[in-house]
Amino acid sequence: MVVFSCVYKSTIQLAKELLGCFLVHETSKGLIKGRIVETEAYLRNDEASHSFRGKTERNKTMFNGPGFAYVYFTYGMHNCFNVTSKVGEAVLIRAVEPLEGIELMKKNRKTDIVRNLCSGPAKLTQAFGISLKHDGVFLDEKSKLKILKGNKPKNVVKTTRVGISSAKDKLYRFYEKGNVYISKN
DNA sequence: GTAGTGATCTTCT
DNA sequence: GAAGATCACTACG
Repeated sequence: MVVFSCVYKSTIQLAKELLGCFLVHETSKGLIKGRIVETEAYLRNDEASHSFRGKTERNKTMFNGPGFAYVYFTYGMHNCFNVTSKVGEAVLIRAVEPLEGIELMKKNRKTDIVRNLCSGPAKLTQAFGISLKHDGVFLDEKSKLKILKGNKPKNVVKTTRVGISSAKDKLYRFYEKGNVYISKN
């Protein structure tokens, strides 16, 4: 797994490295591929992180170490996809630019508007067919779900995270400037 | 265009 | 019992 074999010193840095990388899912109905354009870092001593209050049944994958998929269910109807980093830390994938399997994504999302296919954490799990089954999956070359090294975006913007009620001042959200497929501006 | 709210249910307090 | 790393729809301007 190219991304995780390279040295990164922090989860923050991994969040930046993941921008421009490709998210690939080989489903039974075909290949789905997209380019990551928006991420958020969640650290260990981070009030907004699921791992803040320690290991539980739900967040145990966050404690696996680097390179696993941490998928969690929230708001009674949505799944979100993270890539684990150091023990107790992970990067939330918030948005992806659709590249391949767009017809499949449209079907999964029940919309024809390409801009709305993957422009949000719960949207992209729907479009990619990612569910709780994928929680704890290791994202290497052999896996059906994986991340491939991509081209780094030119302009990366750093802002506060979205949808949280604590640690709002932390600048742990990163996205490619000007990209149409991010979740917000 | 923005603002507000209902959906829906697991997880943790 | 309450809140939640969200989304889609409606109302209004």
